[in-house]
Amino acid sequence: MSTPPARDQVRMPPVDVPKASDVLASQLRERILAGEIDEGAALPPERELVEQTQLSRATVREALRILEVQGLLRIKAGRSGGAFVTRPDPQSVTDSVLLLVRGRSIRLEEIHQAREAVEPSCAVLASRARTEEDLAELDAANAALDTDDMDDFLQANIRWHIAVAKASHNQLLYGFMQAISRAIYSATEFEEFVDAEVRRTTLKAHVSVTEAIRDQDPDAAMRRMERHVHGFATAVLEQDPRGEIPIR
Amino acid sequence: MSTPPARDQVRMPPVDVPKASDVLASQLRERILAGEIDEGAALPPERELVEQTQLSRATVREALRILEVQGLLRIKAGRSGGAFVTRPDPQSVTDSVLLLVRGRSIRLEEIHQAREAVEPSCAVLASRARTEEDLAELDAANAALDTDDMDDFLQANIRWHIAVAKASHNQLLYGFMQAISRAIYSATEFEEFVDAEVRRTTLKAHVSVTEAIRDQDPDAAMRRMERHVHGFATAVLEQDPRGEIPIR
DNA sequence: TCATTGGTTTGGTCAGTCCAAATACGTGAC
DNA sequence: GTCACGTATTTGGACTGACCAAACCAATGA
Repeated sequence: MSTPPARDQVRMPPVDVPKASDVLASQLRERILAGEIDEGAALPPERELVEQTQLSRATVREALRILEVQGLLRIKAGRSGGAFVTRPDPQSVTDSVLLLVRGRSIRLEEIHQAREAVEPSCAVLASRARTEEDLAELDAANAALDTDDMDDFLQANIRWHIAVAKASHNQLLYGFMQAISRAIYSATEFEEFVDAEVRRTTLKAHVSVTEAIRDQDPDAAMRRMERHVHGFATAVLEQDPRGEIPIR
Repeated sequence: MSTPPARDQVRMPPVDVPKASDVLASQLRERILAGEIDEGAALPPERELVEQTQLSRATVREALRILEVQGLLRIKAGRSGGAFVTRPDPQSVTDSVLLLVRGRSIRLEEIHQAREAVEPSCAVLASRARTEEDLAELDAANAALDTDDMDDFLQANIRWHIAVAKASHNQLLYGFMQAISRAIYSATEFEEFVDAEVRRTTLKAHVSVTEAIRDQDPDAAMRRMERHVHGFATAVLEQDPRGEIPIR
């Protein structure tokens, strides 16, 4: 009896077989991000991609769908429709943050912490980079704040905060603040503590921060924004001393 | 001749026909986010969903794929495979931020601005909320920082910064900082200015911030982190005075 | 000239079939 | 008994081919 030949001479690392649609999606994604395809340009029709890639239409469609969800494509039906390249915008960041907040039951306190971290810096940057349009939008949001309707008030409130982030001309902070604002909005929607007094205080704070931004005074903008945001957070958390209620 | 009967008595608003896969995806998403389906639980097999929904398998698959991209499902093949519910994690925020950074050619300066806005606050929160494990990870990252290999150094660097964000126990800031760190990493990868001097300075700064976090000294943590981050940003932007180079 | 209408392109959906991965399970050797 | 091995089963992955519906375009006719 001879010993059997060794079977372990050749070792292979575990090979992972990626899904065809993922591969195609990745390739297209890279070409889009590399700027190889202009924004607004159309990809070839599905049936043509099928020919080129030698994949089935279902697979090609899945790949396109992935990129659409990621905000890299906008797909239109009908003649002269197709898959059009779009650059990702801050909205996609907003969406993923909102998913995280809802799915993980993020505590309201965490959202306020994030807001206190980000928003004063937004005010500083805004006071340096704001344009005339930015100021106009800030003023408009403040004007809309003077209302008796609860929901109108909250909408105008969020509008102003997002306008500040936009005026910072920093797209990362813009996307992030948008998400935070919306999350806070959906949490505050049904709080009754937003009475006339709170509204007056809010309007006053907004105006004073807006003025600091207009005067390009970063220090004042930061100080006032810090006070405003911290005050609001404290009020909300006092109202609901647990501060633990998850969003939704 | 009688006038023809009026044809414009009935006006209909433009009706939008949502895609079947989107509808199914939304329904499943709501049920998942509402906590109706436990994390880790499996959805019915595709073929069964086809029966229940009266849709085709392609449509069902597309819906599942959408939710997978959004980080709400993990799909495994094979027997006892299927679509398993997962709660979204900070990684999905990271991904979308990175897409935004790459797709929009965000300027390096913007990323540093965002970092200067967020990271000192992370240090403050970390100094309050840090656990023993957090401290151990911070120390480990600092230990790994003592290397001559450039890439190892940068990896350890990013590891420490992410550890600080994790120690803040704020998932929003954690996801955001992770994205910022990775973006900065991919931008710094090929900079040659990270010489021995820079490494020493970095290690020293990390250690001093770590100590403030260990001592639960929020003021010191913030001050030191501000100095460290601002110093790094200034050094990078001086190295490349334009500060305008987009990532990738 | 201009509203109408039919054709054409393109994505959306469907049905059925087969393939491949991953596990469960039965069977036989020890 | 138990462990290894081969096989059956379940489940997602992929393909084919077909038809539907939206949207535009162009020919047509009043």
